[in-house]
Amino acid sequence: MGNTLHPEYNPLVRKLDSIFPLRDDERQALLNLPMQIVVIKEGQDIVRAGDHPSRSCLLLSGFACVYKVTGDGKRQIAGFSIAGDMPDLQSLHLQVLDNSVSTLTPCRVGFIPHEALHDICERYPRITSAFWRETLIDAAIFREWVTNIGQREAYTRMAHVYCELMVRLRAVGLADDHSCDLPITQAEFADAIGASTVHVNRVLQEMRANGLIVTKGTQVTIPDWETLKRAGDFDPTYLHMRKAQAAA
Amino acid sequence: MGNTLHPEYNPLVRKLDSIFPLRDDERQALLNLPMQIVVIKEGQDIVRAGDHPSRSCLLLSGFACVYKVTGDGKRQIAGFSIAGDMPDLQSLHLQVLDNSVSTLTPCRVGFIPHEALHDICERYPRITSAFWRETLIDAAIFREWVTNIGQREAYTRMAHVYCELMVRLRAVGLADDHSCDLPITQAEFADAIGASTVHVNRVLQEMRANGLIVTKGTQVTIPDWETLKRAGDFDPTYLHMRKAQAAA
DNA sequence: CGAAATCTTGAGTATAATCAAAAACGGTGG
DNA sequence: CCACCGTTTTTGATTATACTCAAGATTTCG
Repeated sequence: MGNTLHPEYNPLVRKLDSIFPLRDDERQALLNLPMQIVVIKEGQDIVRAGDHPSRSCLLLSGFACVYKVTGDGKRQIAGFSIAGDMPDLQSLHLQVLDNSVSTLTPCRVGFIPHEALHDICERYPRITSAFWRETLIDAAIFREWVTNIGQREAYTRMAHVYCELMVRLRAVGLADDHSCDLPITQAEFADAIGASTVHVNRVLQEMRANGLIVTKGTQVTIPDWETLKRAGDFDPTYLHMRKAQAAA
Repeated sequence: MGNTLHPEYNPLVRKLDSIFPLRDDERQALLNLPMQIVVIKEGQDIVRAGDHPSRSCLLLSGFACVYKVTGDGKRQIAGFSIAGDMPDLQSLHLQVLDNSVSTLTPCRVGFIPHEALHDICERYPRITSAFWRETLIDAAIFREWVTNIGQREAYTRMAHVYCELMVRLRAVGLADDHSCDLPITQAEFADAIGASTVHVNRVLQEMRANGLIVTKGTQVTIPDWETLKRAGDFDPTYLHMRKAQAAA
């Protein structure tokens, strides 16, 4: 009903709506936000550390990652972004970007001017809260990643990352209970969990041998969710979803 | 001029004011926020993961840490909190806490009801932005910690943490250019950088031998800031301070 | 089909963990 | 002021997890 202008907002509107239901006028205001839609091919930076953006991006489809590069050129992926995510929403209130965002697959990205975002926030306090909340969940995920990388061994870390991705993909309808398409390379996982590619490869072989995951190309199947959760020391609280979504 | 009610707010007001100058009415509204002040002794939880808080805390003095505990009981410190910080401000929009906050030294803590915070945000949009921004900087720090722990070796990690603490302590007047009081034990540093206590001890000895730091009790002196920065691969951009504060 | 990217394997090495115990420090009470 | 206690720091020896390097196999995609 009225999603005429930007049906593309669906992943975002659906996400915000699932947390606290939007009123019609709020939903409409979101759908009316101006958005420049761009297709970006795999392995390209969407934004770069050091930028002073005047717009934020909404990932409409594809996989992306938030990353930083150290002085000696090593890349740390600090988070994965999926449809409905706004990986650089923080630039709305922080002038300089302290991280880059890059595509892992071809992506459809919508750019929304900060001006329009400030405007909608001013008129709809509940939307301000919803956006703020999104950035707080991002922070909660970073906290969990600090813990994951700092305290768990590689095998557990890897299982944990699989759990997080499964839950988040399910929440936006990109995974069913048991499987999903996960076009992330072992080298990318390595940069995400702070391990070498070789080690990730060996860990994955062990996980397959233990029946935690089954892979066929980029398709991943989880034969037993509870076992994977236990192996990954995974508690979905930090994703701050509604119970129904986070459970499984 | 009117700081009669809660001069205790000074560390917070000063911080917010330093980012974008507050108008008198905004400053006054902040000073009028109701706040219950409590002294908490060392090693106590201020809030605990799983709580559903109805208030947020403002650290008035002392050192605290944000931490999580893994399934097998290991503690990861995800961040240090100093005077002026609100380490659980996220509970304003996230119902369940996904981390705990504990004191590292005796602390003076002010508890501010969420109701009052929502109220001031509703009336002063610029204060909403300022609080939101604070949580965005927290997130930026978590991102940097992910990178620090994931990609740097222990020696560099440790130097990096020293750099961050020095810059932040300087910003609130708790450090001069060269030294500060840093009552954090090696075991706590270990939980922060994801290393063992023994290894932290050896790294610190190496840092002392290399002249990066000089310690006398809890007093830390940095003989050569530029050298420490280089050793810690430290770029203060992620702290999103004004140039003047972040430089040094 | 062929080139490039990704995944896999093996061998040798390094960083850091663990365990255990001793030394130094800091605060307290006599 | 000193003796005592618990905490923190330090040391040594051993072990483990994970890295690096290098090459070969497999998959993907044009």
